[in-house]
Amino acid sequence: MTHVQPNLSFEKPFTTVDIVIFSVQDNKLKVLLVKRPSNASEPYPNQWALVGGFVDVQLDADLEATARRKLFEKTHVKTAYLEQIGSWGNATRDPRGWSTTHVYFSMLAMNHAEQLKSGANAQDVQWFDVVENGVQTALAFDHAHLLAVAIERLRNKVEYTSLPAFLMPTLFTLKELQSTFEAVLARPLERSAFRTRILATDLLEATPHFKTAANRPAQLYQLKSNLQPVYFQRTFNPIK
Amino acid sequence: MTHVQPNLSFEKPFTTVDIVIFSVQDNKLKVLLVKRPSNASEPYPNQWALVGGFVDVQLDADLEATARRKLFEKTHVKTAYLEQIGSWGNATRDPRGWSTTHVYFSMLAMNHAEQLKSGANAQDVQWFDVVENGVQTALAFDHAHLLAVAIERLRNKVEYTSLPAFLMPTLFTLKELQSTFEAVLARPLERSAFRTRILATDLLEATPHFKTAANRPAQLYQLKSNLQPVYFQRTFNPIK
DNA sequence: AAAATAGTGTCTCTTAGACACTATTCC
DNA sequence: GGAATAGTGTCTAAGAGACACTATTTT
Repeated sequence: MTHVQPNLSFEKPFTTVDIVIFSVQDNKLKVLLVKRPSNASEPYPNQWALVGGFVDVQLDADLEATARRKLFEKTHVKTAYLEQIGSWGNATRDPRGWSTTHVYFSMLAMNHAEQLKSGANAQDVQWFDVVENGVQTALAFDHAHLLAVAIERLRNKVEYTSLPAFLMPTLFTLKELQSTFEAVLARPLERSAFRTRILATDLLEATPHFKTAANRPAQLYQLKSNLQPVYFQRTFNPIK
Repeated sequence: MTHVQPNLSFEKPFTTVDIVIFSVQDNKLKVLLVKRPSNASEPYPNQWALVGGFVDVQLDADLEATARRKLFEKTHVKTAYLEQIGSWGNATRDPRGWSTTHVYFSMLAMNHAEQLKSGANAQDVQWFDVVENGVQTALAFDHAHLLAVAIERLRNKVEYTSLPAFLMPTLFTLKELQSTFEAVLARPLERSAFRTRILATDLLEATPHFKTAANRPAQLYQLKSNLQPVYFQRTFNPIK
């Protein structure tokens, strides 16, 4: 199909992508933030912000490509769970003009998150504790709001999916998985019900390995399929 | 805060908004589509498409304003349930260049949907039956895909929310509400369980009116709060 | 043996499904 | 009274919470 180049010379909004990168370390939910450049001609200089940036129509085939590019730039992680949580756009969120952002959230496995700590530009990229619905730092743009929505969405989804499994290292015990769920949800879960629920799904497989400590060793498990969460559905049941 | 106008002269994607407008008529799930202009310099002339268009940075304060503006232009409905389902963007979905769309879905109450039928530009705006995951017509752009996602999201959400209540006229019976749920889900539900579930929530209030027919009259109900769905949550319960 | 945590079993509670039974209207 | 659908009640099944009991390791 060929088309004449149309007269679409009206003003276009800026198009950006932001990624809320979650991880659990020391049983605490964390989010990765970057420091904005100190250049005073940039908005919000030196403030912390979500990982993100402009869509590059030359580089990026689609929005997810922008997200993965930004994710890789800051974390050097190529494959991670990535899910879009929505988009926002208005005239005032960016002082440079009408702008839109397509927001994703990502879950980094602990081992990947650990690597980062000792990585390069460590001052500019940092993990922040999630407290309630945000972090205890002012964020650039409307990022505090975007983060709050991401946290809410994450917690909501963890109620009925196996998402936190993506935060685990390769081998882990059921107790460790439960602790991760609890860190995300910010509330304790009942041990027996948790085990039953998780083991009833096709999510994990037991390995021949055990984690030893000053007590009975715990079975080590690993994820079965790698990047799709399991849904615990308890809704209307289909009629037989 | 003041900023110098930055050097952001790189190419920007087009920014559009599309709305998937649902309704249930004659116990069938319907979606509202519009016919693209016949002007051959426009992409997909004369094809059916979702309601939508470009963000107008002069007119629209935010993306939802664009959505409501487009919704009103085609339906003359000012208030309707409106929810964003995500955004899409890539280099190829629009032949005019890299474009993004922010997709919303909306639910029109039956009485509003009825009005439309006899409205103006009736040839250009039409209700289509939803069959499986789409309509039996080719759609412009990637709209068939967007529609499929919207239908899936709708069905998914109806499993654990009261969304179909927004499709009802002011007064309705429980049987009618159940039929609407069934139309959306495309499967039958059990009568007793449905009644128990709905009445257990704070969604409806009984009115003094009854719907009479050639049998026992049915109580007429109306929605309590107007634009927020009720969630039937059955997940991890909080520990006491 | 004591401490500590892993793992299991059992009872209860809640909610949905199945299905029968009662209620109320029109004809 | 018969037909038809509204509305209720009762039993069962499944899964989660509560919680105790057993199992296996280190010290």
